[in-house]
Amino acid sequence: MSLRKQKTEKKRIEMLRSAAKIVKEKGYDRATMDDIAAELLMTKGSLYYYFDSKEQLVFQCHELIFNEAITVMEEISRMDLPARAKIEKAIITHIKFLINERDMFNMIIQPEQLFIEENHLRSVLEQREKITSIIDRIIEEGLSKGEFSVSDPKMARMMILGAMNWIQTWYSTDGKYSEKEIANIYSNSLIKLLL
Amino acid sequence: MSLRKQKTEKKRIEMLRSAAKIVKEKGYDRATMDDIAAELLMTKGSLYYYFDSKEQLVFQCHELIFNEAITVMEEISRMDLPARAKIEKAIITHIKFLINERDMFNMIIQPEQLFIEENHLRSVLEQREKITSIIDRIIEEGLSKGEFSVSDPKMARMMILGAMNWIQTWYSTDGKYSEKEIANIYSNSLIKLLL
Amino acid sequence: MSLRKQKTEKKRIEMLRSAAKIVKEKGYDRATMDDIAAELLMTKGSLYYYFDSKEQLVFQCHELIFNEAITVMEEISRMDLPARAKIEKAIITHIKFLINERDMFNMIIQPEQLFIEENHLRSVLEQREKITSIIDRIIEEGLSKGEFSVSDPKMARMMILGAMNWIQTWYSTDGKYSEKEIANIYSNSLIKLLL
Amino acid sequence: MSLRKQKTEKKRIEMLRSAAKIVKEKGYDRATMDDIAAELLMTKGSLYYYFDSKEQLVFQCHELIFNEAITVMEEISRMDLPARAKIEKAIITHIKFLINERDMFNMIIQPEQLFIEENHLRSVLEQREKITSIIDRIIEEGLSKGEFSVSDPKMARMMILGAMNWIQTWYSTDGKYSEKEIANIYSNSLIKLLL
DNA sequence: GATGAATGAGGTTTCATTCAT
DNA sequence: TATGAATGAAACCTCATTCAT
Repeated sequence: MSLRKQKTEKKRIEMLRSAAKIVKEKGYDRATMDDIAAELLMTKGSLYYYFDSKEQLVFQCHELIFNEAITVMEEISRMDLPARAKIEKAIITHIKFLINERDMFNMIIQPEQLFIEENHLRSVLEQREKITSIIDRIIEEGLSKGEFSVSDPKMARMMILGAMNWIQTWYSTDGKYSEKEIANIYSNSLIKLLL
Repeated sequence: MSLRKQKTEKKRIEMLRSAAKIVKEKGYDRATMDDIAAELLMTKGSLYYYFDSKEQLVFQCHELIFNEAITVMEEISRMDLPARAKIEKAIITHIKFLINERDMFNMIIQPEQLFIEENHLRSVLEQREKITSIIDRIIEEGLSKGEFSVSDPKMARMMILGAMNWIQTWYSTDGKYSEKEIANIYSNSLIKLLL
Repeated sequence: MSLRKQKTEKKRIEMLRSAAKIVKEKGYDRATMDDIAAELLMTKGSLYYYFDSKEQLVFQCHELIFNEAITVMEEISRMDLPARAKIEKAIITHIKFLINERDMFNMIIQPEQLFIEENHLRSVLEQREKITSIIDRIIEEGLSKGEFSVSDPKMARMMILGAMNWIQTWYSTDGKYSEKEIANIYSNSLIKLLL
Repeated sequence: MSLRKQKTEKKRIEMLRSAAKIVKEKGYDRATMDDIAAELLMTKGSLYYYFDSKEQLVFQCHELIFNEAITVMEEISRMDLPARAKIEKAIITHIKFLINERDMFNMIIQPEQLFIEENHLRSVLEQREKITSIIDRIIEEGLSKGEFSVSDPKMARMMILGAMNWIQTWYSTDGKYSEKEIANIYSNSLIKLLL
């Protein structure tokens, strides 16, 4: 990639981060393009030089962070480890993402409400499905190896994901626990839902 | 209450339910007063005879359903039962509300984003805090009676609430499990987080 | 039709006339909804209470005036008269419309450029085709009766329509000739293209 | 002219042609500088190296083609021929221009709407007036020589010009008649308006 | 009680134009 | 010469809210 393009790409990502921050704070509909541009010390018009629409901007936010999360999750699922170790790693990783990238993660809880363009919605749902299926695979693995014992694996997965994703709604940097502590507490506890 | 007033109150609640349905479907900002009025076979103007503003309308939705939920939760917490039985009852009750009143429950995940009028926001946060504290009290009870064993009770409560509230994002009436089955599976599983 | 509806309809037509006037003056793209609203001593918002979009507003202008023109033309074509008398009447009528309703007539010379919604474009083209085919029918009639003698009837029709429609580009109320005089001169002259 | 200047001039004309094409297709307001640049495989910024503004670009389009048309028309009017032969030549020439340069010709039917800069508008109107007056002169010539007989020469000229200019609205390269055939049919027919 | 009509503030988007490189 | 980037003015459109009837 040329230097010019690298610089542009870096800028694009910077813009996505700012957008995610504002959208996280105000919600998609209340975050105006002016707000996002102001955060970037830019004008609205410039934003549109990089992104075709507000929806597309937010879509790219989602894509950016989920692609990374999916990559890490897939690596974990391919490791040569017991299922219990894998699921613990997965939980810790997911929570780390959730917290460190909480602006982007949180942005879109109900994508059906947000994305009007069909491609966007489909892509977002696919990315979410990928994360889900990686967790499912690890659980299945644990079951077949006799490490886990759970009557309804999908439901267990739902509980685990739900418990984790809820962190978004209460986490704050000045809370009692660090990100690492939360991750540990959650992985130690949630594993019980599989045993 | 006079007959007249009862009738008016019934109508008010009917309006709140319709509003909640639309807001659930489209999200607060995308649901227009026209949409809500159309669902009620009314005109926008008439809505304003009953409610001062859109925010107030949604606020009353929230109040209606949470007041009911809080009442039931308080009854449970006052029952003469082991803590384990109480927490199971609480989980089952919460999930029932969550599912049966999912339009209203779901509406407001991030109240800070939604309510501009201070009274509204404070009241909503108080109602949520009430539910939270009832759960906390039951857990404390179980700990002091030696029924539960958990190193961080607040975190356990967070996981339980998170797992439950996440149900909103995937539940559908034509899914595999009935509301009652989900409630049972969840209460049977989530109790493990306290033992 | 109820009194209320009649009043509304009258208002709608008044709005269409004002819109046509502004669009005639400035052209579709340069005429803003603000301009049109100002002409009506209204606000932009009110315009949108009556019309869904600028395109739809202009479309309805076109429809209104062409429907009337088509009706009159059809009446003429059904009269029991020699073809020559019919075509003269048609020319005079067309020119009267052209001049009296010149705002609306003129508005849209290239509908393909203007109408994005398919329905609109189709409908507009159909209306234009109707006028065209009425003229064609009268010419065919004159040919079969031996009144006219022309080697290429379609081309003759094109010339006649073109000569007439061009009036829009130069007519002004304070010109040398009245509308009636122009109509007479044109009908007397253009008939030569068919003899 | 130096070789360098010739090359530059050739490029300028090429750019004008591309601009005219796009403006013909989309209309002045809908044709963006980006569209025109894309047609030229350039960027918007580069266009501004050659032209000060969009209006100026389009103005130069108009000037280019009309200057040529006027030159030819003047040559015809100076020929030593009967008026009838002259007017036929003029009609054929005008139609040829109209069709071959239809992108440019068509661009501006209502120059008052388009040109804001006074110089531009004046110049355009002058050019049009030149064409008009050449036609008028030929008609006067025919009248004084007794070749033509027409009660209102200006009106006849309007009809002839209108009939011709209307060709723009329906001509297409895959139509029934070639450019030459159309020119002949029109000149044969329209002459009747002067006899 | 109910409603049709009106409004104005504010949002997204477009685009001619400018300019540093 | 050429261009990527930036800008700001202005356009279309939405919608909560108000109000006379």
